Formats: sequence, structure tokens, C-alpha cells
Amino acid sequence: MFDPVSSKVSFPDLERDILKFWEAGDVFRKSIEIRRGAPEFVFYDGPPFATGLPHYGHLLAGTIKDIVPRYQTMRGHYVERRFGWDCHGLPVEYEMEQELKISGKRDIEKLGVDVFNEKCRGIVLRYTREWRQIVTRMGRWVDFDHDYKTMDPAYMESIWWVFKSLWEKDLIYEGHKILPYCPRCATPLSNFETNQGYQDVQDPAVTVRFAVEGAANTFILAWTTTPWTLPSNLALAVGPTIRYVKVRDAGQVYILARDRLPAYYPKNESYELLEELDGSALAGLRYEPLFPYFADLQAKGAFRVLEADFVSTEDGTGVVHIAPGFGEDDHRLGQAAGLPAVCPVDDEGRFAAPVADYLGREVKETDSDILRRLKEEGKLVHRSTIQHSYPHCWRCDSPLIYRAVATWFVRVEQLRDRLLAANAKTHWVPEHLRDGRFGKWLEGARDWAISRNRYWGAPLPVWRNAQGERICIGSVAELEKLSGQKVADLHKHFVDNVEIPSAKGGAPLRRIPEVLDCWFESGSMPYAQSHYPFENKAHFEQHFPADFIAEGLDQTRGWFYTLMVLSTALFDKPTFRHVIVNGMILADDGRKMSKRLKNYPDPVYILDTYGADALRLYLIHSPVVRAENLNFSEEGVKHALRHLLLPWWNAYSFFVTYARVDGWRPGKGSGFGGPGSGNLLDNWIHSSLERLTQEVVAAMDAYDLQQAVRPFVRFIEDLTNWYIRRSRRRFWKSSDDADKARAYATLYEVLVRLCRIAAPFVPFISEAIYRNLRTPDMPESVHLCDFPLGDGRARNAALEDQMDDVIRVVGLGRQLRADHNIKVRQPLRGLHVVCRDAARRARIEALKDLVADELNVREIWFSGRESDLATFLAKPDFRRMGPRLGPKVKKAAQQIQKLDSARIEDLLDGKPVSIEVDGESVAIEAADLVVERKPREGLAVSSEDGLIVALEIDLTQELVREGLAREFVNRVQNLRKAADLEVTQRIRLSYSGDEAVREAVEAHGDYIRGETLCVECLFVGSAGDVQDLNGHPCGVRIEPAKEK
RNA sequence: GGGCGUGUAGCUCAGUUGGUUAGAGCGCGUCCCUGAUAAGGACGAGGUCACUGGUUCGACUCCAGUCACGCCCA
Repeated sequence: MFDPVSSKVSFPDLERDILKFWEAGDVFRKSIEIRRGAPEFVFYDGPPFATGLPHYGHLLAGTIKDIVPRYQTMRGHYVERRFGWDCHGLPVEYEMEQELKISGKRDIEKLGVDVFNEKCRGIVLRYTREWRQIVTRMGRWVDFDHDYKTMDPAYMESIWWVFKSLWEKDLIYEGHKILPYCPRCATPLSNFETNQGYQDVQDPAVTVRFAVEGAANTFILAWTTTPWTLPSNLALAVGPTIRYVKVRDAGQVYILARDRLPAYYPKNESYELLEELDGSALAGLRYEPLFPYFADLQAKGAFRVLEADFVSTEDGTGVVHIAPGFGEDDHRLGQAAGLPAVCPVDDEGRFAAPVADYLGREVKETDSDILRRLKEEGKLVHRSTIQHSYPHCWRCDSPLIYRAVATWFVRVEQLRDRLLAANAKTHWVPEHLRDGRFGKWLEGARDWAISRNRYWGAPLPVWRNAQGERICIGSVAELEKLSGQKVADLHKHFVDNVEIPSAKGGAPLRRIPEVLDCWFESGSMPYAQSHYPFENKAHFEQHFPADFIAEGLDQTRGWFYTLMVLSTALFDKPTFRHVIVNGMILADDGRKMSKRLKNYPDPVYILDTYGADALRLYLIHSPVVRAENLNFSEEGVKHALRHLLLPWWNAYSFFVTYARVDGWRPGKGSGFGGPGSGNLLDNWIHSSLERLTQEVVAAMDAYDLQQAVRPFVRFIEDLTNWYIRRSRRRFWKSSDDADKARAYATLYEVLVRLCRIAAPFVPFISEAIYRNLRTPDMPESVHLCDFPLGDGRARNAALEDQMDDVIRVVGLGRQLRADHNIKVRQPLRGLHVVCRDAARRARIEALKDLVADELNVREIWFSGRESDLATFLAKPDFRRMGPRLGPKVKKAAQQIQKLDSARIEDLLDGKPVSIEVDGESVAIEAADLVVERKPREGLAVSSEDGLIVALEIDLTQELVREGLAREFVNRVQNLRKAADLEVTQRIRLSYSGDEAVREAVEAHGDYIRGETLCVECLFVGSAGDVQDLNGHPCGVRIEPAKEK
């Protein structure tokens, strides 16, 4: 016997019970174990930082990462799911700095890198318990006990292996990168930090002149806001398509962009225009160095005019001063021109050799001295100040400088074609990302800067000495062997103390100070989580690449990219075959979710109020699983609950209620009957379930979660608002035991199978229902079942069409009742159903009783004579006639619309009709037209899609009396419900009313007693509150009867 | 400035290979139904399918451009 089920259920409570069951029964582990030896489905989990608590984005990604593995498990695969943690990197260091109330490299080094790093180690995992709790509460099955952490020694050793593999393939080099740099903190800043510190400041804006070689008194004008970079000038840049002018002014010739003339000559008359030319014509001009420090670089091609596409004429002179050591564009241009990135500035932001005149002075402070000198030398043309937004250090407020910083790179540019080839083998949801955003990013990929001048991260395994000896280390054993020291931990504060004796008798080799970008670490996850290649070699080879990963759109330049770069560099393979990319979750108002603004509900509140299943369903049903944004709305969660989960639950509760009443239990003979056997409704819901199965499988196999969830809406609708609604009496007071058994068996099978289909999406409710419905020979959890693959033979499209027609007829009938203001409780004499297609008509007729019952009519008459009830209007079927008639289709349409009803009926009867178009005769047949039925005026007639329905709305005395009886039953049932009586409880009733009421009740006494389980029905003077029964007063009182 | 995406009812979103009356849910109004339902049904109001141009007999759909928003890059 099934456990009783309340229709009033608290899903959050239910979910907590299921969590306990999973935990106690170790069900997650079992779900994996039972698939051991089966083909594997490989999933990689991207590691989150655990420095904060999970937000909706994590919950969403977690849900996707749960649904697909659950589905694949049920499809018979062995699916390992290991959680991972991203432990290293700046976010952790910041948090630690704040906690220690220190700031910057010097403070850290003063404190001691060992102390600092160990403190970082201590806080990295501080929220993991909360993460585990909330991830588990969401219903996600993932292995936290065998998680991977990027700070584990084994993980870090694999990173070294990755690094050394790239090193050996000559994919690593040391170069320079222009970074925002804080002179006071003596550290480069990340983009993220830089963006925090923009301030409006005043800076000098100066125009200087560069003397062109070989042309007396001719100067190129260039403009800059950082005079201190002028000593390091190595080139000038012009835009190749920008127009430049040569003007004569007081005996000197100046070159600048035409569009900038008004800025320098506002009065327009004090110069003489000599020549106008494209920037490309200036390229190659040589000029004299402004300062002597790097004059010798002239031999290497310095001090020339170069073309560059980044030059604009928005400010300055349209000529850009190029100092390759101090600007990103400058650096790239310099590199292309073979110029060195000279950077005569030390770590503290002070001038260094060879800038002898300003040696040891902070660069920004020298601006005025430099300008004074330029003025004295006649090289300064114009001087003003500019107010602009300039980055400052978020810690110490000093203005940042951009300067070259020694950085290690991966040669991604060289890998580009191979990256694109690997990417071509992947499948993205949504598809456009593969060749769009991600593909374009790969096409434009630059070399990847992988080193950071920081502390808490995997150290770059490079040792070297001043004599130029360099060794890249790829394993702990290698380091121990070369150094002769034991190495217990690979963090900076351990390995920096390890020296490697020089093989050539030079100084001992020491490690370079940098640590790796944490993206390099997470990108190494496929190898490092298994400690490949030091362990698990075979295991790794079977688990690479992944079948599936899922992360947010922000990972396009993050994890997706670094995974792909490393797997391509190492193995020339993509890292994953399928990837689902989710969009951002925003607040209700379309703005970012903000803790400060509190513009979104706490996830815990949502889980406690509506449950995880409702949240999962809401998220997955939305376009956010296709990388589009979602404005999170509590209403949406509620909606998922009310329209999907509750109706489903109530269908189940209905079933259990009556199964308990009847003592029904699933036996050997349960399950669906064969196709075509038994009740049409049963066969129909079976077919609908097949359709659901097929659609879900197709969508899931395409990794389209939104499409996978959508068919449930339709199915739940079919099940509750048609199948159960129309089958109710079969459970309740069927006199046909075989039919009743059939109904139970069908609904049971539907509910059990629905659990299996829904299990990956809503794991809790499907488990709860399954647990109550299962028989002892079935697995203890729905998640240990196989996913139903469907049986194409059970699908019956003809039957689905048939039921569609029936539902349509009922809809038309209801519409007519509404139009004529006749409630459904009022029985009517009959309904005419007219359909020209005899076969279709017959199929509706097969369900005549159902229609009659639903519409409360005594009789239904079927006919094919449409013209009795309607006239015809026709339009061309453009899909057919368009291609045939081409430009003439419009005129034909006019002719066709003029066809009278009789001609159209001839066509429908198969008689050929032709029309004249431009003097040409065009033969048309019925299939060329779209025919509409227009109900004749004055009749209760309605029509849709070839079906015409007419209602007999005249009431006889007898019908009125029966209507009253039904109203009476309705009042009694309301009282039963209000009294919360068991459905099987018998009652005694007494009533009062006028003569019409009494006649009706007496005439239909048997019916009333049968419907209301009433054993005694007494007419009394007064009984309860007087209610209105179609205009007649009536009072009713009930009490439970003792006898059963 | 560049790349990618999005723009359909008050709100959230569907919309098949181009076919002439663009749909659903929520919300609103009217009516109905209810012994599974926290519900459900019918009808109604509400649309220049962002805009402009093009291709076509025919464009929400294809093409070009513009605008707005989002994300990423600069």
C-alpha cells in the first residue's frame, strides 16, 4: 500500500528528507558504482575561488553540471564528478592583505613570504563548508571527498610538468609586458586593481618638435602628457591614412595632422600651408634624437617615423611619441620595428642608467626639469595642462606609471592555427560561440603572459644564474636530484631556498621570483587533478579530453581559453567535446546583483521557500542556459512551482488517494497495455509520454537543456488537465472493474516513468514520488534507474491528432456556452459536430461519450453537411500557389477571395474550378486553398480548422430540473469539501427550498445520492444558509453518517 | 573604437526550411468550472516584430546600414 500523500506539501521539507535519504543510503556513490565498467562519460569541473560564498551564477552552473552527468549516468555511463578548488592568486592575497591590514609587496616581504603564504593557505578553504552545504542543498551530486585543490603538492607538480613540456617545445619565453606599475609599492597592478583607482587629475600636456634629418628647419610635432618618457623616445608614429600638412610658421616648417591645425592655429592666418600628404608618405623619415642617452640606437633603426593604426587625431598633433618601454602600443610597434624596449627606470620608479642627468630621481618629479631643458634647447613648442582620468594605486594613491616589466610568455600566436583546428572539433551551446566570440578570440590571440610578481601561487620552475645558465624543472624528483635537497612543498617560500649547483662551475642557480598566473593553474586541471603523468597515466588517457564542461560566458577568455591553449600545446587536442555556456544572472531590474543594494533575494531564502527543484527548473527553463542574460525573478521560481511541480504532485496525490481507497497496488499485469488495446485515453497519454521521452532525449543529446525542459510543460498540461480530468470517474465510481484497473495501471506507469524522465532536472520531487510508488523489485532510488529511451511503437500520431480534434470540439462547445451565457452545469439537449472529412468525423465520434460528458449534453449528432451551418471563405495557400504562380499570385488571391460559398464547396467536393488571371485560366483544387468556415448568423455555431460545432440551447422543463439537481450536488460537494470529509465518507443531508428545488431533488434523488455519497436526503423547513440555485432559494446541511 | 550577442504584448519569453490573421505564461477585465489541484477553462483588451533601406509574388524570418542594451577586448 502506498503511503498517504497530502496535496498540501512543503517542497523544502520534502527535499530535506530526500537529502537525508541520499546521505543515509549513500545513493550518489551507488549511482556511480552500479555503472562501473560501463562506457565513461567524462566531466571536468571548473574550480571556483572559495574566498566568498556561492551566488546564483554558481548555483546555475552547478545545476547544469548536475543535470548532464545525472542524465548520462541514467543513460548507462560511468560519470566521475570531482569538485575542484581554485586556491591561488590575487583574490586570496588581497583578502589576506586586508585581514592583516598590510598592503603591497614591501609589507609582505617585511612580514615574510613564508608567513604570508601560510596565512593564505589557512584562509583559502574557509568557506568550503558553506559551499558544500549549499551545493548539496541544490541537489547537486558531486564528489567533495575526492576534490582537487590547485595548491596540493601533486597538483602543483603536474603544473610544473605542463610548464616544462611547453618549455621543451620552445613555447615559453621571457619578454616584457607593459603593465600599470606603482612606484611606491614597487609592484605591477592587475587590470582589476587598476580599474579601481581612476581619478581626475591635471597633467602637463606638451608639444615638442623633432628635427627632421636632411631637411633644414623642418620639424615634426608630437604631443605627450608624460614628459618623463621623452628621454626614452625611440620613434614617432603616424596614421597611414591620416592627412598631414607641412606649414611654414616664422621661418620654421612644421609637420602635423591637418585636422589638428585649428588646435594650434586658432586664428588660422599665422601660418602658410606648404603641402598636404598622407601619413604613409611620412613613414621612414629620420629625425634627431631629443636626448642623447639612446642615440646609439639610431644604428638599430631608432628615430624614424613609423606607421601605426592606433594613431588618432582626437588630441595632440596626430603624431605619437613612441617610447617602447612605457606604453603598450609603443611596445608592440617597437617590437615590430625591431626596437628594444628601453626602460631606464628602476623598481622604485627612479631614473636609472643611462639617463645620467636625472639618475635616482622619481620620474614624475622630473617633468618640469625636463620641460625646462627642452625649452632652453628650443625643442618645446607648446605647453599646457590637461585634466583627464588617470589610474592611481588603490592602496597608496600614487599615480601609476606604465612600464615594461619582465614577464614570461606562452607563444600562443604560434599555436593559433592548431588552436583553431582543435576548436573546430568542439560543440558549443549556444553554437555561435564556437566560431564567434571564442573563435574570434583565438584568431586574434596574443602571447599569453603567465608570470606574476606575486607570492601565493605555483612558482615558475625556472632556475638560473648570472652566467646565463638556465634549467627548467619538471618534477619534484628532478629538483631534488639536481639540488641534492629534499623538497616537501612547492610553494615559493620553500623552493626559493633551493639552489642548484652550476654544472659549469658558475654561481649556484636560483629560482626566478615569479609565480604563475592562476589561470595557468586551472587550465592545467585535466592533468593536474590526476597528478598526471606521475600517477594515473592510464586513467588520464581514458579521461581526456572531457565529454562535457559547463561554465559562464565570462570564461571565454578565462578557463575555456586556458584549457584549450594548454591541451593544444601539449596534445594537439581540444580539452572538451561539448560545452554549455551560461549567461549572467542579473537582478530583477536588469542591473548587477549587488549585496549593497540588496536588489535580489537571498538564495537560501529561495531554497527555504520554494525548494531547489523549483529554482533549478526556473533557471534551466530560461535562456540563461544559452548564454543570454537572465533577470532573476522570484515570481519565476514561484511560477515553476505552481505550474509544473504542484500539478504534477497533485496528479500523484490524486492517484495515491484513490489507489489507497481501492487497495490497488501494482502487480505483474500493470504497465501499459499493448498499442491499440483498452481505453483511448490511456493509449493517448501513453503516446504523449512517448513524445515527451523522445523530445527530452533528443534535446539532452544535443545539450540543449532549455529545449529539454520545455516539453514537460505540455505533458503536465495533458496529464492533469485532460487525462486525469477526463479519467476521474473511472477511478472514483467506475462500475467496470477492468477499465478501472486499466486506468490505475496506466496512471501508475505514467507517474513512475515521468519520475525517471524528470529525475535529472528535478531530482528531489521525482525521488519522493518514485520512492512511494516503487515496488520492492525496483531500485531504491530513481537515480539508480535507467533513463527511458522510449518505444517508438507506443507513439501514436493518429491518436494524438484524434485527441487534438476532440479537445478542439470541446473548446468550441465551451466557447458557445460562454457566448450564450449557459453554464456547464446546465445540461443541454445536444451538440452537432460537422466535419466534411468522414474519417476524421468517425474518430471524433469514437470519443463521443467523453465529449458529451465534458460538455454536459445528452446527445451528439455527427454530420458532413457543412453548408447547413456555415458558409465558406477561401484564401490561397500561398505556400503552394506562391511558387507556382509567382508574381501572379496576388491577382489570383483576389479572384479566390471572391469565390462564393457554393463554388468553394464544389472545390471541396473535388470538382475542378478554374479562375482567370491576366487572361490566363488557372485550374485550382481544394489543396490550393485555405478554407474558412463562417458560422451562419443566428445559430449557436462555432468553427475552427475544418470543424463546425453547433449547440442546441433550448431548455425544456426537464433540462431545467436536471440543471437544478446538478447545482444542488455542487452545493453539497462544496460542503463536503469545506468539512474536510474523507472522499469515502457517507453523509446524511437535509435541505430546504421552493417547489422547483424539491421537485428537482426528488426527481434526481438517485443521482444525488450517488454523487454525494448520501444515505439520507430529507426535505425540511430550513437547513443551513439559504443559497441561490439558478434563482431558487435552497438551504443544505450535511453531517457524516455512521454507516460506511 | 573593435568583436560577439540581444532587441517580438505592460512584464518574462516562444516563433520550424521566408507563405499573407505573430503565439504562450504572468498581470488586467468579464464569465465559467471545481471532491486531485496552492488550481483550472473560455473570452476580451494589449504588437509600426527596435529603425531605415534592399532582395522577393510574399520578410518577424534573408542581406546591408542605423540605433539601444549586455558581455568581452582596446
